[in-house]
Amino acid sequence: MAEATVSDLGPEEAPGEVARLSALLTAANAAYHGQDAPIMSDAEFDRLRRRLSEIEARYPELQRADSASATVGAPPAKGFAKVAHRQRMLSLANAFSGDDVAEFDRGIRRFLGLGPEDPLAMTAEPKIDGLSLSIRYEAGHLVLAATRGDGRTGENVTENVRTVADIPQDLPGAPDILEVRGEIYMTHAEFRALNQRQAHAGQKTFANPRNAAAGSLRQLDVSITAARPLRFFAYAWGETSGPLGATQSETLARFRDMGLPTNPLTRRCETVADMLAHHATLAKDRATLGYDIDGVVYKVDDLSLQARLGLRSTTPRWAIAHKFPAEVAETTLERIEIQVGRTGALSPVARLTPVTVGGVVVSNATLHNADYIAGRDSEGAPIRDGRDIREGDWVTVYRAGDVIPKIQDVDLSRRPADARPFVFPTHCPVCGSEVVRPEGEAVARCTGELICAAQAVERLKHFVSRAAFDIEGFGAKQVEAFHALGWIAEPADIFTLAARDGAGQKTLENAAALQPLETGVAGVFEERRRALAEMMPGSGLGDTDGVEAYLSEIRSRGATPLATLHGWGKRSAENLFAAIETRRRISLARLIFALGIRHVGESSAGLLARSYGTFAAFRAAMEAARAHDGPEWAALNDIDGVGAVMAGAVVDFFHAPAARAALDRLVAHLEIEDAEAPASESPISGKTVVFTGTLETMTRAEAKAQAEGLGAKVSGSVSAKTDILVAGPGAGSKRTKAEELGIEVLSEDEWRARIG
DNA sequence: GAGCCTCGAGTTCC
DNA sequence: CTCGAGGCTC
Repeated sequence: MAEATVSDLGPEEAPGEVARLSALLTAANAAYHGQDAPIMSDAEFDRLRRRLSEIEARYPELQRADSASATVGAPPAKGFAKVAHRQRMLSLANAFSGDDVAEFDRGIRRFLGLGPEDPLAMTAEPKIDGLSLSIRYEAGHLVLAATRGDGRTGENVTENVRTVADIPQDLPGAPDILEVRGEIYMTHAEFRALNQRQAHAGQKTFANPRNAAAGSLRQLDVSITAARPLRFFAYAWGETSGPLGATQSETLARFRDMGLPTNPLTRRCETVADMLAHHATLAKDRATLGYDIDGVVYKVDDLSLQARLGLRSTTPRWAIAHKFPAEVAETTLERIEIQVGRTGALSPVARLTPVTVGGVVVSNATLHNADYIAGRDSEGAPIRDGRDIREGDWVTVYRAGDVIPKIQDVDLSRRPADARPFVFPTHCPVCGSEVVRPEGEAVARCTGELICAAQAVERLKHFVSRAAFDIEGFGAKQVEAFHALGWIAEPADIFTLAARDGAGQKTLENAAALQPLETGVAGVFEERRRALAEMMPGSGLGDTDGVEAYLSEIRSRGATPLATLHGWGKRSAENLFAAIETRRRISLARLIFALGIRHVGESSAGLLARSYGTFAAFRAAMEAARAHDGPEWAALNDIDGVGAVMAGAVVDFFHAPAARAALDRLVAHLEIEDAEAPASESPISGKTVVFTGTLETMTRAEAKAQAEGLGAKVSGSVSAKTDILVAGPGAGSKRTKAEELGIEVLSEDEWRARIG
């Protein structure tokens, strides 16, 4: 971006430039004072600050009381700093029945190549219903504590955690580096006492002990946390500089010796029957434990086996949570509404008469799709014995996994006489386009992807979401409001927001892509109306004219558009623009994910990014590719994990004129980072490896997981792109083909020698 | 072609 | 968290 010298800046450009510089400086300041890496050099920072001062000197009317030229240097006062976890904090897979647990045991044996009679000990411990926490000790001293966050990045709550009596400040005998993981919770007695104190003091009470614990830990005022009765159990670990034992149980014993609280109801089990027996005992004693548990966690005890089993994308293979049956409640289903997602999927949602389920008030529940409402599964087999769901019905509700409300059943004896089967819409309730449901698929979709406001809004929400551009302060509510106001129609508009705001929100180039506020569709735009109502009280909501009138009235008093909104001021507007500014630099993987191509989620986006390396290479290949034909198509399909459906979706995206134009507009604002090459130290990183024949010292799944951990790509078939073929006994045509192509063929022993 | 395993997409409430 | 569908293995 070329910068005009200050003396050349006309009164037209100055406001936009002030906004841009303020945003940059605020962002740099936040990055400097937060945990993030600095985003610009000190010299560049000083240069930009001087430039802002010069413009302000020239156009004094643009100077703001809280101008970044004066205030930067002060630390930002809001929220907790972010902390990247050195090792991801994972969640657990779930089991709901003894059969699921037996299947977990079988799956592990299969992966490890163990027989049904081989010993395989597991630990079984109560699953505490609290919030997970990571505590880092260096040289035996507590140096950092962080919440789980999204598993990759959490919040720095060190000072709060220091006030928790259960958690030692010092761990004598700990290795030099030890990251302890566990659960923060509150006992029933202390929860009740706290709520009484809160009520007496006229403060809000908490719905359940878990919320109380979470709310207490995340207090900006540490003295409040200190006054709250928080407790802790250690049950896992992240980075360590030395081993603490050969097994899970030994490690927990070491924790106990060091002074960390561990749960006394943890047992070592030799068989699945032992595990289920302990589950039954804990289920029976659940009410008398004095704190909430929501199941039992089983872990493979032997740490060397844990290491061999490794991790799936979000859960370890060596652990599972066996949940207790969920609590249910009865209520009436008032209405069935249809939501439209970013891919156009029409999802029915039940609006319920609010009811308490497991300590939380539930008023919505997902109904999945038309078949689910009609009482059939995707194969046409009856669910709920074929009972359908109707508006007006009495239903039992539970929270699947204690989180997502679902309808368990319908009470036909209380069905109103006038209740009629739900009729699934044939046209999109938002844009009126035709709805199609492909043969054999469960989901019905709106076909108006180019005109549907609901799809556009959902795509924008996806774009700013955590795994995509992750723009702080730019969530669903902001997207709803800004889109309804006509400020953003597509991702590129986000990056021109600051300049347009400074210049009075000039019309978008692509304003045709925006639609007026919907007024006639009951419920569908509820969320949007709520977002607007909060930001513009008394604006005569629900119609575009009312919003416009409200804004122009406030603008006439001199505020910039964003700062006119309720709850927004100059400062918060600048913070938002600063957050947007920091995300102009984006990784290729996040960009690909953010595009919202069907079938391309976070994981596949990473795969594509690593395979093509640069945006230019990726785009060129996709534009050159022809469906089911040619070298580019073959290369795309050769990526392990990419099949014809995903490949087709990606190629289609890069051939759709509207998507390409929007992409051009977007990337003009971005600086795209090339994908990192896979771990370069290992001798096989970046190589494409194929396994064939019988593997003798490890299973195929294990070999694949291990090779990928070392940065290799594992493919199923031999091609010119294959680097290494690992051939066990019984290898046939693949070996012949590899030899023809002159590809290196290794025995399993040679392979193990190669990778160390 | 069947049967895993994994991922994507949709959803709730705080 | 769950369900459905895609992709891979056998």
